[in-house]
Amino acid sequence: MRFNWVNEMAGRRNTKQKILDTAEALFAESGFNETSLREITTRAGVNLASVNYHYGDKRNLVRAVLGRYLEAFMPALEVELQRLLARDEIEMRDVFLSVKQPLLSLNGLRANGAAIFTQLLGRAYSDVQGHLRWFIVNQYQTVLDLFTAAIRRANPALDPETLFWRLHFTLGACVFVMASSKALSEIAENDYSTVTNTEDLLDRLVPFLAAGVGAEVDLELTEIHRRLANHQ
Amino acid sequence: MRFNWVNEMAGRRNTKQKILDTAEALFAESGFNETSLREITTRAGVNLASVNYHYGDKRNLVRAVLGRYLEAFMPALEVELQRLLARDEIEMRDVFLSVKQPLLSLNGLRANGAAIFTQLLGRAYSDVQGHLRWFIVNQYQTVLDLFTAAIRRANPALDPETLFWRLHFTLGACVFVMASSKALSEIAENDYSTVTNTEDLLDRLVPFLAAGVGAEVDLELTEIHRRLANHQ
DNA sequence: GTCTATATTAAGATAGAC
DNA sequence: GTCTATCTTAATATAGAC
Repeated sequence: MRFNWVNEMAGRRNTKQKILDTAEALFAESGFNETSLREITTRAGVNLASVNYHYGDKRNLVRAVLGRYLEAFMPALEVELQRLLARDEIEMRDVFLSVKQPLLSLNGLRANGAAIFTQLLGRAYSDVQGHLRWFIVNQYQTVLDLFTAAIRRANPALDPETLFWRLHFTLGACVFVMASSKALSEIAENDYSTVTNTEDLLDRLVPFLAAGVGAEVDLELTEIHRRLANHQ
Repeated sequence: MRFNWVNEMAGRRNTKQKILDTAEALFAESGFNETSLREITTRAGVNLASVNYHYGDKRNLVRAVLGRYLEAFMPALEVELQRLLARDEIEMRDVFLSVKQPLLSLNGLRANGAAIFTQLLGRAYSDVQGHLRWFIVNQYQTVLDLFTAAIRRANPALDPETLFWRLHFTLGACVFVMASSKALSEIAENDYSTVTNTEDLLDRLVPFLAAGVGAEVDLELTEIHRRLANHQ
């Protein structure tokens, strides 16, 4: 008699699920490399060997954790961007506000989901093994293209190279601040007596990023250096 | 007969120096935790045990590597900031330009020094052990205070809390982009056929950060949330 | 699918001869 | 100060009984 499907249908978390949920929390807390399979399995209350049984190896587990978030985030972002691009005029601020809602919706998926996802994203980008970054860019190229299209509509004066760099500045600011959000929120709470949740943080980020990405391109300095370099 | 001082005077790198230089390069390449003492000693051509002999333990070695950069960077930054603060009017852009030169000067200290230092700084901030962050803030509080003073002179409308967050956005953008500068520069070179060195990168960062930090404070959104939260 | 037990590898650190 | 040799710990991963 097979009862396995009953367990899955009834939502009772099986071993595979427990591993995924626990790994996600621990990865977000300490990073991929700093989290051992032992910690994961201990906290999940499952056997050490089950990770390898269900996911093959650790790298595969990491992909599974990140993938679950991307599947929720990217389609939601795509909807927002399509709606935005249907407009006649696009303000830079609205482009970043389009990211805010899909990101916040991850908090519905799981407690603290937005922060966890961003931290995973940051680690994916900067971690030793570059395979995660490749995985994301290739899987969601179309959504990323929509995003840059919206930015360029908001500020057509941006040349592609400037845009390239500014979007990476943006990514850096987001990743860093979300990764440190817990520690930073505590400091802010001590010093300014104001509670800062994810939404407050994003509302602070939006004007900063919109101003930064939308800033007039200053060719004074860079052009001078470039010409000097070309004459060498 | 003592010849040790001859070695040191003549600039012949002794074991302790070799370890420091090699560790610095490897830390920047792969991070603190990802770099083993075995890698360091092998590449430096010294014995494994010598790390513990000269530096006690690994954590101490990390501090020594970062400390050498801070000693060069912080006083230079202080000079620039003092000069800036002597002016009547301060533009936001000039505050960030004040950081540019001290940072670039690290390239004179060692090839690629600016990028290495920033990467170390980023890792110091986000690494598991929070001891490095504490070390920096306490040791160089005065310089950091000068920096925030300059920012506030450039935009007196900034409330302390907004400034706090925006400076962390700034730090995130810098750290991330410098840490990924090698990979990103290669992509940019492929796609836009332009070489990007450290100075170009900083010249691109300055307008972005100046606009972001200097942006008008938007209390619309945050205030609404705050009030809602307070009424709960 | 899950368990115990173990193989394998690699890390940081130290003892003690030279 | 430097070396060899070794200790201790902890990681990923697998074999094989149940």
